[in-house]
This record gives sequence, structure tokens and C-alpha cells, in this order.
Amino acid sequence: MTELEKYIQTYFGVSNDELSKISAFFKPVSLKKGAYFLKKGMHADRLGFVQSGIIREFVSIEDKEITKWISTKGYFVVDLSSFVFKQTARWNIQALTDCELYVIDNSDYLKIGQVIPHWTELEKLFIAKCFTVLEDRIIQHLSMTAEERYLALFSFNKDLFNQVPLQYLASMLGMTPETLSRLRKKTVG
Amino acid sequence: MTELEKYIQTYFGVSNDELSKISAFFKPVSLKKGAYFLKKGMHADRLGFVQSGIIREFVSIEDKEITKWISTKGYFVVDLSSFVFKQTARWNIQALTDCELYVIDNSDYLKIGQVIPHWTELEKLFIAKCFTVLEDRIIQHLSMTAEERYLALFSFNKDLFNQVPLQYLASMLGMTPETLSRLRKKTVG
DNA sequence: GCTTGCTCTTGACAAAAATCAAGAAGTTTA
DNA sequence: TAAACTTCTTGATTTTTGTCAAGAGCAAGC
Repeated sequence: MTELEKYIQTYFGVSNDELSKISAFFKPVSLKKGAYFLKKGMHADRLGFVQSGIIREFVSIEDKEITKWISTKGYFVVDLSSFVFKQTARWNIQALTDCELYVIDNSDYLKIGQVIPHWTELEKLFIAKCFTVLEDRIIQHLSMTAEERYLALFSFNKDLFNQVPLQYLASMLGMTPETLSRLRKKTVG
Repeated sequence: MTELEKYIQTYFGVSNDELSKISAFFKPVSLKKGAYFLKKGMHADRLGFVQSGIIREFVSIEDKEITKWISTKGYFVVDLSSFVFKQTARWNIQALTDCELYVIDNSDYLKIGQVIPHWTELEKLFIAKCFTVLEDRIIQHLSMTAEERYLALFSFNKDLFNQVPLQYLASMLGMTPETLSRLRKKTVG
């Protein structure tokens, strides 16, 4: 079973037979460091799965880049509002390192529903799960200090802090790089 | 067409015939000020639509109440993780004023799918839309100051500030009541 | 090997926001 | 109507976080 199939299995709980039907639609795509999977304002007609490497989703607001999320192995990358609602993309999606993705375009994606019974139901559940994750993230911002948010992310995934430029993690945590630097110093020594 | 049908029409874009089939499942429920529609830890087996009144979704964290959202007329109230995934509820949902709701329980909700073709697809789209709203809210917290978040909410819905106790709006905006009070003074006078 | 960039850290300072405490204003209750 | 609550405001102060500026540490490329 490929990495992709393993994750689809975990997320969607489909049979092995269905699994191979789904994963057959995905095509490997390499992305060089710095290259964009998607640019804001374009049309997101594809969904990616991160096989290896690090990808950043961000948006520029008044000369600042706001990093919404960092995706590593096992994450899907997509601009949902664009992929689902055919609107122009709201996020930039850029490779921070060389990446290996598995990519499916929208027309093939629609074919999954024809092959897998109840696929729409599985999609719904997956998106609902993503919704609850964002709910948690909102609560973090309403109830935690910068330090607490840093500690929460650090305990959730220590490796990120070795692999990802800290300026992007700072942005994703809602603080400046200087503040993150000081918090790291404070909570280590 | 009832208020409920009007909103379902707007959100889901179904035919008039389907509309009345759907809305027939909803039953009117009155909620007295202070009463709970749902308590954290319970099982959320119903979905509500706010016909009138104000409802607060919140969670208690270390002796503080964090208000996640304030729902007024036209909003659905539900704990999605509990309603969809049968987990225990993560949010308290409480009436801030006397409320009129339309409520559907989970078993009736499941019947909608048997009556309306493509209902699961419509559900998926609705939840996806909710997801993108939360994405925006995350970006607000990553990129805006407390004052900017206050101004954004105020320009989006001025009425809220007359109808809802300010302490709850402050929490929902991620600031203390004192800070909100000062921002209001600052930006009016 | 030596620039040239980048990224991160550090320091000094400023601004934003939280905390603590007190009091005003408005509601509810007895 | 008065007392008891609750909510909101205000002031004084502290803490947290951001800004600006400089420099250290590395890595890539010439």
C-alpha cells in the first residue's frame, strides 16, 4: 500500500479495492523549492497530497505574508473555496523544500464519486472533521497567550521546529519572529 | 414561506417542493433566557435554527468562559463534532434571551437524505462554506490587532453591540471586556 | 575561500493588551 | 422603592507583544 493509500484509508475508511481505484486518479508531481502549487487569484482545479517535503499556505496582506498553515507529509493541500466553489483562489500554496506530491485534477476528482458509493458522504465527513480542527484553532486564539500557543504546537509536533523556517511558524501562530525567538529561549533554558 | 424555509432556500438552493419536505421535519421549540440548548459533555442529537433571540456557544477553560460564537436570527446552532460524529459535545449552547428555535433531531435529520436527492452533496457544500468562514476568522487572528478585529465585527454587524452583552462579544473577539470598552470609547468619540 | 543573502537572535524601546480595583449605571428582585 | 445584582466603564499599573535596528551564524553560489 502506498503512502497515499495509507492516508486515504485512515481519513476515509474505504475498502482496499476502493482504495486502489481512488489512488489511481492521483498522479505524482514534483515541486521544486520555491515553486507554487497554487497562486492567489488563479483557479484551483487540483488537489494535492504531500508525499514528502514542506508546503506553506499563505496570503499577503498589506506587505505582510500571513502563513495560514504548514503542510508536511500526509496532508492534503488545496484551496477549498476555489476547488469546491470554483471561485478564485484565496491562498498561495508554495513549496518550502523540494516536494513530492500526488495530485488529482478536478475532473478526475469528480469521477471518484462515480466509482465509490457514498463518496459524497465520506467527503462530507472529512470536511466536517477539518471544520472541527479549525474550531479548536479559533478557541486557541481566544483563550491562549502567544506562549501557550507556541507550547501547544511544540508539544504537538516538535519536528516542525527543526524543519520549517521559524518565521513561518511564528506567523502561523499569530506572533512575530522576534517573539517566537524569545519564547523558545525562555522555555528551553 | 417561513423564515426557516427562506434560509434553507438561501443556504441550500432547493426547490419549493423539497423545501416544505425539509422544513416539515423541524419542530418549534421555545428556550427561556439562560436555558441550555446543549451542554458540554452531553450528546448533541439535534440541530437548531434560530428564529428569534440570541444564543451563545461557549466553553469553560480554567474558570474562564470562552465564547466561540453568538448566533442570532437565521443561524443554525449545533455541535458539529457531536451531531455528525456522535462524540460528546464540546460546546455549551445557551440562550442569552428568550428564543424561538426550529429544531430537528438526528433521526429525522437522517430522513432528509431519503427524501431529497443529492442532500449529502448539499450538506457537504454547506459545511465547506462554514469551513471557509472559519479560515477567514483564523486569518483575522493572525493578521489583525484587537482594534481591527473589533472594527471588522462592528462594520459587519453593528446591531450585535446593542443586543449582546459586551463581555461575550469581547470574548468572541479574543480580548478582555475592559479592552473592548476602551476600543469602543476610542473609536466613537 | 570569500562574498552574498537569509534566517535567527538580541537589545532597547514603544505600543498593545491584561490585570486589579473601584465605582457608575442600569436591572431585577424582594 | 430599596437592596442586590449584573454589566460596563475608568484609572493605575504590569505584563505581553511588537517595532526597529544591529549583528551573529549559516548556506549557496561564484
